[in-house]
Amino acid sequence: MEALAHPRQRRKEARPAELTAAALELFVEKGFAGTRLEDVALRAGVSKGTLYLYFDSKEALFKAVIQEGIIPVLEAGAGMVDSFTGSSANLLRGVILEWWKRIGATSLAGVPKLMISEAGNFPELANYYNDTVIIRGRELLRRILKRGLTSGEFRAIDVETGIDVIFAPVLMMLVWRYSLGACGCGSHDPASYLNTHLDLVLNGLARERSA
Amino acid sequence: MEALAHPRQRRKEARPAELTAAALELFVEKGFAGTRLEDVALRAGVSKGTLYLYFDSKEALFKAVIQEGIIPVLEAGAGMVDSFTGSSANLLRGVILEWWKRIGATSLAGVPKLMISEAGNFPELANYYNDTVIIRGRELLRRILKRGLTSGEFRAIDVETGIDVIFAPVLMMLVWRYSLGACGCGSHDPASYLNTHLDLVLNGLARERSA
Amino acid sequence: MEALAHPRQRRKEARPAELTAAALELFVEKGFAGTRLEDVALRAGVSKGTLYLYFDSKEALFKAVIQEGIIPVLEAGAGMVDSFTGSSANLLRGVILEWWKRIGATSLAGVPKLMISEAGNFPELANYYNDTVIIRGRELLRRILKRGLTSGEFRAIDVETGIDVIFAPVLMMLVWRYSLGACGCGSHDPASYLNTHLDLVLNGLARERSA
Amino acid sequence: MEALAHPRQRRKEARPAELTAAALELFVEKGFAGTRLEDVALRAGVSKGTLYLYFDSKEALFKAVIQEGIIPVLEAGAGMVDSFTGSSANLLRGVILEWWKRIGATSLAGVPKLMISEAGNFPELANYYNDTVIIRGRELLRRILKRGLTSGEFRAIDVETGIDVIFAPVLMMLVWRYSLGACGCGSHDPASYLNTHLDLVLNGLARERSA
DNA sequence: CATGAATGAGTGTTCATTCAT
DNA sequence: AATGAATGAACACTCATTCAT
Repeated sequence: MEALAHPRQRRKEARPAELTAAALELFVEKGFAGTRLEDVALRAGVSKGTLYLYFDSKEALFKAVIQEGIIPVLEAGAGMVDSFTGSSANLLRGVILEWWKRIGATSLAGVPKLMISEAGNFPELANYYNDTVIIRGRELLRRILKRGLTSGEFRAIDVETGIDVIFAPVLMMLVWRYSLGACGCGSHDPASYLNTHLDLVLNGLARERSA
Repeated sequence: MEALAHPRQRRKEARPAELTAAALELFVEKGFAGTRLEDVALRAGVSKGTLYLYFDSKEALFKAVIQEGIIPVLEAGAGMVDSFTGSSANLLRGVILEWWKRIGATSLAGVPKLMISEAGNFPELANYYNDTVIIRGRELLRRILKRGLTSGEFRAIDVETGIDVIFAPVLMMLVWRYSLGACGCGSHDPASYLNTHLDLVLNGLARERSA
Repeated sequence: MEALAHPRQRRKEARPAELTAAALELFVEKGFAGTRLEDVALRAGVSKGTLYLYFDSKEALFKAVIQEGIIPVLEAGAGMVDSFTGSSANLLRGVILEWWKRIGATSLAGVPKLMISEAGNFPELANYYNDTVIIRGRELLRRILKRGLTSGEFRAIDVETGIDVIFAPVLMMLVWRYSLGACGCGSHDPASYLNTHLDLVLNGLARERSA
Repeated sequence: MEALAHPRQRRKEARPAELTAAALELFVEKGFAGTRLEDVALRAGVSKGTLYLYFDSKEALFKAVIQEGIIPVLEAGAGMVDSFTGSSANLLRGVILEWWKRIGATSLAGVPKLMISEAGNFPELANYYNDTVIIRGRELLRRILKRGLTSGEFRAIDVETGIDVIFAPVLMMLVWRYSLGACGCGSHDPASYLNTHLDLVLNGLARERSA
């Protein structure tokens, strides 16, 4: 229709996303310094020069990859905590599973491992990521834990360290998938893994033994 | 005595370790491709050429860094499991705290983060690391979990996924320290973090509520 | 009339001249290799592709710039020499001032500096320029000097070197204007400069002291 | 002797000068943008990478070429004016011929043409060149002209424009040699050219007809 | 053993040129 | 005729590796 009438135009709008998608894959796999722009271009089906029509430099491309991978992250989650009426255990379970559906099971899954691997080379970007993603994510979990503590549903634990302890296995699943997990080293079915994690954590948190 | 008698000799024998130590720091910080051998040499206080007296290539240096980082902690752990007579909860706690003392709190702490970041570029080395470290580490935890299950101390959980879920927060603490944690993004005191983790996990595992 | 009736047509015919004018400015300022065709197009208010509708290549554009800059000033000068009836001093003064009016004070002034800067990269074009402009310009001055020598108005000097010595300051004024003069380095008012030059040269040439 | 004992050392000290010499030739011939660093290296008999052991960038090399070409310029001249006891005409002749011997007839001869061609691309360097070379050179000629005016040897002329008018032919000879003169277009024997120039100028300046 | 000057293959980046629209 | 997205050859610059000293 409209789109087919202007394939060149449609292409031009889609290009940046195609390029960052290709770049994300290669950055995750080989690291920033180990990725050749020619390979990024090749994977996106364009020539090396075309990259520079959309990104000023390799570094600009990297930043775009991270920032584009961040925006959708922010939309998820916060609303859920506000409106949830069930138990805090179910809220925690829901938020983690939602995060999995929106991040872990999508093409954005590689972003956290990428940011972790390259933080040392891009400290300002790491700070931006921290401010934009990490602090807000921690705040989400903090509210959930405090909700459960206030209601008496959860045992008394240290909230601040608890936040990171609880999220670590979820994050590690992604990190693993794109590192040793991609090298034939054993990794698990995400559903079972998350199941076990939630089972352990929710039992660990619960004041009363759950069913 | 011997050492003081032949300081030149001692230096010569210590060189490879000084070089891999310098290399480890930089590889962890900047990644393999992002690290310049000149910087490694500089940090070790030798010239660029000297590196090649001890390592055939940058890749050989990387492999040495990883392999040197695989020390026989696992043997110590295995012995502990064999001989331990207390509760499985205390065994798990002991093994994790021991790992922390022998790896997490030493200069070897960067190795797991490095292997995770570079696995994609060194698949054979990743496999070697998997066989030497990961599989054996998992076996250690597997024995502990099965011990607790057999004795009835632990609730029925899926052992295989449980192993990784339980170890993930410990690993993530290291990964974090050398990535975003090094960029001014908030990270925790290891002791408190491990405390919370063990508190949650052991409560999550326990059939009976612990004290 | 014709022009106003077909503005599109007029534009089309004016394009090449607009393009070479823009190109001349940039070539003079940045040199041939240092000039980007995109900037030429931008300055002429067209797109990069449009350049190629009028010129086959960057080199063709350069040649057009030079050739277009070679206007029939020399014919006018030659006619002046043929028909002049006053003193040879006044003829020399008249020819140089005419050259100034027709070249030095117009948009063509950059051409000599450009040809001088790029002769090494375009030897055939330099030869063409030599044949078309330099040799004929020298011939003009040669005739004037010989006229003054024959009539006894000028002292005996070496004609061949005298030609170039006499024209050098005029040429240098242009060269300077488009190089260091454009960088805030001091340069003179052309009229005073030419005045001093003619004063010196004509006094230097004159057998008798002039008034 | 010493030198032959440390050929590597001697080479290292000589390298920068060898490189700037090669670069000067090519910059003069092809311009800054048109010169490939590989060709500079080739002409100096080294590899591309070696250039970067001595100069940070192409631009740094360019600046070194100009600045190295400046230092010897400054040494010449000034002392001569202070101590000269003969006529101002002979002083002017002496200074110009000295300039020729020290610059025009040496490997530095290409520097002025280079600076003229590239001033537009390196405005700060042009300003430095102006401050360091041009202003001081003009001051030299200014003192000579004023000396002749004060003594009554020279006719009244405008000193400021006279300075540049008088030096223009000398400068143009160099410029010409490295542009059209190098393309088979006619150029003159420097000695004859300078002779004619001095003959014309000194006669143009003299109040009394010289012998 | 140790050095660091030298190398050259490799990669990021630019830009003249093409061509589908 | 005019556009500007796309191309790819060319070049500046880096850095692992070598080797004469």
